[in-house]
Amino acid sequence: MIDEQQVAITDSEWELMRAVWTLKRVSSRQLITIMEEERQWADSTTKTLLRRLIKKGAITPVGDARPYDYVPAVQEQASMDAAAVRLFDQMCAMRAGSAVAAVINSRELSQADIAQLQQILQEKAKTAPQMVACNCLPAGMGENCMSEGDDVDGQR
Amino acid sequence: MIDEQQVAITDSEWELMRAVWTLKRVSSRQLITIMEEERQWADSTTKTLLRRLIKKGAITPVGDARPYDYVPAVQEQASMDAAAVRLFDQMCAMRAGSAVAAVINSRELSQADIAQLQQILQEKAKTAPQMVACNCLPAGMGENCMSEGDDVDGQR
DNA sequence: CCAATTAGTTTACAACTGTAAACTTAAAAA
DNA sequence: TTTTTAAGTTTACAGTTGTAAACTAATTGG
Repeated sequence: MIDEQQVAITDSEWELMRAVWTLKRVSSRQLITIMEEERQWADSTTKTLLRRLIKKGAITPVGDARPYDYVPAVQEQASMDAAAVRLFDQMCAMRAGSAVAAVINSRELSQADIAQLQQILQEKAKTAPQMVACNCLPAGMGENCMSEGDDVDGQR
Repeated sequence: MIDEQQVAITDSEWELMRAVWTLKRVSSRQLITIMEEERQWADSTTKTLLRRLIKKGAITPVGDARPYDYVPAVQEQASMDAAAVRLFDQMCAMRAGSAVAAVINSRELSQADIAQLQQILQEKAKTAPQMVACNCLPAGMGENCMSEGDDVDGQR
């Protein structure tokens, strides 16, 4: 199913999801153990989060007998991509490039990742504009968030 | 001041911030007008968000007479970078590369942005590992979220 | 100087989040 | 088959977020 994109996953839910994605099929017991060891969550906490994720359709219980197992109902990569794109969508378009740079700098990437990114960039360069317009204000109020000094107020 | 990084800005606050960052110094009146036109917010809504942002130190009121003006107390680029890095920090390290690719693909980047990214990647390639380890489970429970099929459960 | 008008401050309130206890089955052990 | 234990379901509860009304204190227009 591809209805996933809209499932909003919160910070703590994200933690649980990662375990489910990684194990592909887990019992609540395993999840409780993992989250206890990893975040010191009380078992009830894991149970609650598991329940919420099931309700919002991010996890599906499988099996017919009592100790059910749980499997992800949304893909990890797709969820990550959506979350990342969404974040960038709410920030100034003009500064996205630098933000991406910050992310890359903060992270370890494999040779393959780098190659893929270089590939994409090279392709993108062919049609890239000289400059990306700032989209921080409603049309008409044409201002640009990068004009001049990035001042940060008084106390300096 | 550089204590900024930790100021957590919520989704709607982000909208207001963008206007403040762009205008550099605004009156509440201008903000109210902008947010009304851009998000159909009631004036009280803008007032509340402005107040909350002041309280959490993201905006500073300036002036001594009554109609104060407001200026950002944290830098836009730094805030964006922090938000983006934070998001990636909570997702699987092994899949960050693809997520970055998704962001790049979803976005318009300027020639300069692309050049900068290529520069960074080239540098990073020199010491990049063959593979980035999955960090989704607590140490010891060594599993890797990318082993085999990215199945998405039943209903297909 | 008094009345309108604004700008700024409090209060409101439901939904969502993080965190967890309590309760109710169903399964396993005795 | 009775008791224990583990799995699943409800309820709880404070703090945050989105949204906004109400109230108070300055400003400004007469």
